[in-house]
Amino acid sequence: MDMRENKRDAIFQCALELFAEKGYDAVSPNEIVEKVGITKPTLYYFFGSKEGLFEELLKTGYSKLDALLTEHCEYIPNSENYSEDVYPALVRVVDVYFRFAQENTSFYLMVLSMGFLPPSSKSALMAEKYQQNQYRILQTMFEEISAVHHNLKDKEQICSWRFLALINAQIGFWHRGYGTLDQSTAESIVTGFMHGIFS
Amino acid sequence: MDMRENKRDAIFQCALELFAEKGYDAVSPNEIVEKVGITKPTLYYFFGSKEGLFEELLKTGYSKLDALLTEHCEYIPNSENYSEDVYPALVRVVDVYFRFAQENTSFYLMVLSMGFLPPSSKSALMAEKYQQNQYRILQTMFEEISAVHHNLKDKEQICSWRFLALINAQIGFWHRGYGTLDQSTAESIVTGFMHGIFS
DNA sequence: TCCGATATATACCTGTAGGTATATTCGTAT
DNA sequence: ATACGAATATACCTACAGGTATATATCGGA
Repeated sequence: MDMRENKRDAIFQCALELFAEKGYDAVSPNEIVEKVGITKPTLYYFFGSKEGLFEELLKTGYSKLDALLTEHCEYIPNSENYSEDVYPALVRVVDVYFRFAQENTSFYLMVLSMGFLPPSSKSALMAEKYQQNQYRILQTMFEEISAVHHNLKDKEQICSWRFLALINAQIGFWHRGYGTLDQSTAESIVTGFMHGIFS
Repeated sequence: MDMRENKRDAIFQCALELFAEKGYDAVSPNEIVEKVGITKPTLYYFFGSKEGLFEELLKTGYSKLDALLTEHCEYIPNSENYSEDVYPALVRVVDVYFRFAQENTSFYLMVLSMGFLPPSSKSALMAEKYQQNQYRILQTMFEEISAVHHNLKDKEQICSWRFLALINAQIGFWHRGYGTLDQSTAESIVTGFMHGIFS
């Protein structure tokens, strides 16, 4: 009935795959419309510009991820068992990322590729605010943790930074076919993060 | 006297800065020659193509880094003091990266930005073999370690992957103005890597 | 002093990125 | 049946990427 949403979604999906595979700069509108099987004015009718399309992709994907994170990144202190309360919280976070990366692979790979992009490249500039929000959410959780575990005091920022680096490293590793994104991997990352490689 | 090397080097340096700042795809030959203050045929006289120029940049930079790593990434078992022998080796590695990143900032930022680039983008393809060599060097070191510390057995690859992820995270952090690349940071990374965040 | 190699500029070319002006068709409300 | 807006196509545009054909300038050596 409503062809409109179909076409829009098709463009959305194809563009996402292309951006993830080759990077924003390397994909032309021509390429996208060819893959979808439409013509350029249709793309521009729905999204206004290549940039607009990209912005929509970012907004949609990140709002999904942010919602999941906000929902699951809550640290509930367990004062009776200090060594057990941080662990499950962190595992939950890793789980969220792993699941999200598996269910939205193209989007997450696109995001990963922008994480270390030169800061002044166009796509990096557009993605910046979303990425910062990611760190904010994690950092908030580490602040909740350090309120209880005082030896993390003043390390909240670097903790969130390194923690996400480890998560993303694993996702990259997985994508190259070297590892998995299952529960036990999530646990091993958190264990390593909390207690070191020899643990 | 020999104007030749001067011009060549000037092109080299300017291109490096531009690539680091905006990414390979986003920099045009026109932009480079304008920055150097020459004309296109000069660039093409020396480097043949944009790709050739990029390849030269990669080769030169990585061969420098590889030499440093190979030289410093040697693990010398200290059977008398097991808990002390890994630590200095890892710190030396972090030191190498930190120093290199500080002395060759443009190059290393360029490299970082390619680490998670979509695998089929042109620049990622060109950089791939060099990056793999990086991992090989680190992995070899972790294999030497695990020959002594058997609880690392079969974790050599993931160790090198995660270790480098942490190092690069710190370098990215530093570049955004949040942290330093000094000795004590290097030590804190290694301590965290070996014994966890609470250590 | 004139030659040949090295180095540099002028002016050009082809292809494609990113986008638009102008029809035309389709779906549905009347 | 028809009128109106939403959706789509044809054909076009401008700018610039990436590169080259050709001519000239420079310089050390015979």
